[in-house]
Amino acid sequence: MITPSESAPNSRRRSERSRRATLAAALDLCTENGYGKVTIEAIAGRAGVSKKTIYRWWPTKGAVLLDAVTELVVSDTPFPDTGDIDVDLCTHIASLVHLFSAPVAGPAYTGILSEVLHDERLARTVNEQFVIPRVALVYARMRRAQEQGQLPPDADLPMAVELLYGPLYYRHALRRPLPTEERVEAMVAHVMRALRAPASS
Amino acid sequence: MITPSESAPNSRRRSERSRRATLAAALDLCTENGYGKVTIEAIAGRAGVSKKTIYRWWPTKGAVLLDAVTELVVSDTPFPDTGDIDVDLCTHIASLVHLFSAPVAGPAYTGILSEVLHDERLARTVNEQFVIPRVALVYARMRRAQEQGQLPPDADLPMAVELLYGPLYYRHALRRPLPTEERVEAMVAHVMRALRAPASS
Amino acid sequence: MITPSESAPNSRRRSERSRRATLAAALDLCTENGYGKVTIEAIAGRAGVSKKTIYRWWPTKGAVLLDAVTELVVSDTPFPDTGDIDVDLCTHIASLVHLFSAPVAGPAYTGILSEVLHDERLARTVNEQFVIPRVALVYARMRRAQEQGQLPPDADLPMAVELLYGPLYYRHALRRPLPTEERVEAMVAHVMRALRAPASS
Amino acid sequence: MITPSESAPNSRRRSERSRRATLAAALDLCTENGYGKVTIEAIAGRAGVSKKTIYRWWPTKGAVLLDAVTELVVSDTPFPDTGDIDVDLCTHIASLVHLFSAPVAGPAYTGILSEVLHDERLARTVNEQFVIPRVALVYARMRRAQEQGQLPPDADLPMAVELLYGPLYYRHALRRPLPTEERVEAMVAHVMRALRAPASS
DNA sequence: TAGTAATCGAGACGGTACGTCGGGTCTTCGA
DNA sequence: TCGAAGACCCGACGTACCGTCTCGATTACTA
Repeated sequence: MITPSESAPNSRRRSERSRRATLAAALDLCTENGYGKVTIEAIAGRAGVSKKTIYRWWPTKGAVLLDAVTELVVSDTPFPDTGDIDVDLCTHIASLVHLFSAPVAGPAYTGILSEVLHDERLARTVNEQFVIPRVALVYARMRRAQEQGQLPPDADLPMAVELLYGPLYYRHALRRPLPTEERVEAMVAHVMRALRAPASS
Repeated sequence: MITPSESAPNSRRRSERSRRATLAAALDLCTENGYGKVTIEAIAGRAGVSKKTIYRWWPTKGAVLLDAVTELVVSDTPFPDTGDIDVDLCTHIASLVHLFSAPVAGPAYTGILSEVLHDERLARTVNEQFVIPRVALVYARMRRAQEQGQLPPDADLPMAVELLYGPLYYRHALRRPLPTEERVEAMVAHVMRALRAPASS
Repeated sequence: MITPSESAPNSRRRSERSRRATLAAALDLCTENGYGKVTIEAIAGRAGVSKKTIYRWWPTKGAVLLDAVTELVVSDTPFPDTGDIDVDLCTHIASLVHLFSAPVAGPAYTGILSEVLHDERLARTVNEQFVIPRVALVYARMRRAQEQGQLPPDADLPMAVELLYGPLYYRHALRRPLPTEERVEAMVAHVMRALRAPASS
Repeated sequence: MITPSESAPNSRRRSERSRRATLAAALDLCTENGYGKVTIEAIAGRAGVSKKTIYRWWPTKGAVLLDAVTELVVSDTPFPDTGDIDVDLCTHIASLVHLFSAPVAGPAYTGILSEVLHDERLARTVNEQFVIPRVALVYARMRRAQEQGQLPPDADLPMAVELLYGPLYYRHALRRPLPTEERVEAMVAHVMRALRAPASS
């Protein structure tokens, strides 16, 4: 979780009601009017919460939205294990596509990613809170596949992960249409093929 | 080029001096204080140019910076053709890494990408002016390699391009360290291996 | 007039419309809801003027109200000269009583005086812009009376002025009922008697 | 004493420690940083006392300060009786000058007077607790002088009091330098001269 | 070679949101 | 069970930029 830099407020006294209202308001505003209209002021107004309270618990509106999205998506991607690594990776990647294009989480995450580019702290939090856990699941699944002989023991797993996630962020960053399900399948197939192919030259 | 929406002031009366000063100021500000401190007001002040003048010729600070970056990077990536497609792709990708990490163009492009996420128009321009031309070069080079038999005739070239560009944008978007030269080579090798491997299942 | 401390804005470009609207709004608010509800924010809202514009031309709300009051009272106290100094002084003092108890200028001036107690700058301005000119008129009138033999040539005029103004500010400061017309006459008579009496012991 | 409006917590269980700490903190803050920095929050922080506790016993920071000042000045002006009314009045007025210019009580009383202008209740308390008692002493002393034939039997004593106190509040209200000892003497002499002079016209 | 019409600098303007501060109320927790 | 600690809602603060809008004062094309 993100906490502001100043002397920590006592979080046991935190009002759960305010917290929920804030996150909900942020998400609502983002969905209705787009990330640009998400404003600490607007969130406060909508949530019936004071600005001070928001600033007490989050450093930026990006952080608020990140928490909101996290809450939203929390454990909604239990990594599957059907026994077929290719299928499972497809499922996982598709869930990321889904995140980007979801009507409520999508715009929010897009806004967060925009802010990440000039907010070091938020970047760190996004990674720790969001990306790394997901990636860890992928690794775990891949390693299991390796043990079962579905992947060669010397396969460059980190490389695979980057090649799988990369195109999604690439398309998203440049506002290109996200890959369809078929395209995702092809991508995964492509990457896995390389993983399994013998190193050539 | 980006032009504002209002009735075009389109004229040759434009002051070249103002144009240059504006672009330079924008770039300087971005380099010195980061994209966050790039502001129409600040640009105007630094450039000794009226805000109105800026708004007359650009719709957004993102547009200003994009022009500045374009001017900076113009034709600095003549796509090489050494005869070895793998080597050439490495060179090309490395040049993109270089762009991201260049002390002046890097922060500027980062800022632009941040704005692209909530500025449809800017997104279009970035693609048309920046990305598509580069990608076109890659395609052209790849097709030539195909003709020369370095790549199988049924290779999925668009897939390859995305797999090559993707990880860079992925890392950049999440503020992770950009790949080293060796890593780039490995990436290219990986992607090409898949391209050349026979479709399995 | 009061001007803010920062680099002076070009006052030739000042919008007369904004100036008038601001002063009127300030006065209105003060009359309607009392000085406590006079707020830069409220003034701006009521006047249809941006806060920045107010801050550009005045340093505090006290300064705004002072200008408003000044404008209101400007030359509304042309010092009379009936030939009888006692009568003229009564008239003048009565006009000050009137100022304090006027429905619109009264609350405003009260608020200003409250702020004067912790705002050195405003204090200076109030004196220069308001008090000193009035006092100067009294002096001038008294000196004329002196020349005409209505007052002894060695009369302590500054003393007289303080004794005349003093009780008004005393009563006002402590929220006591302001002197009636008769009381003012008695006061003036009292002070003048001393002025004319031969120094005793 | 001032008590808050809500249902009196009236109890002997009041913590004397908190009371003293609050008053001391208020006075200290006022002395060190001026009345403007005296804040319930600041007092609470400095005194190690809860805001709630302050609100329980005082309605306003002005009330706190008034109590503090009262405690400070309590019976520090035992009205003298040297037998010479002029001298005694000088001494008394001088003590008021002293109050205004005292390093700790001065700023505090100034702050209180500032608040009196928009706080009816505080005004009443200041008068009852502070001004009226002092004025009563002056009256008493003057009446004694009258009986002893030092003042004419028909002298307008209330007038005299106002003329004596007035200039001090006048100067204080407008932030002008307070009268020196000599000036005070002259003032008293002036007022007494009128008191003793036969009514003229 | 003057007019004349646009751009230019400067910066004031109405706005919106910022992040902070203090007011006064209410809750929690430790002694 | 009281009071310190302090979280809460609220509203105002003074600042920063936004994008629009006059202003003269240069330009640089037209007539």
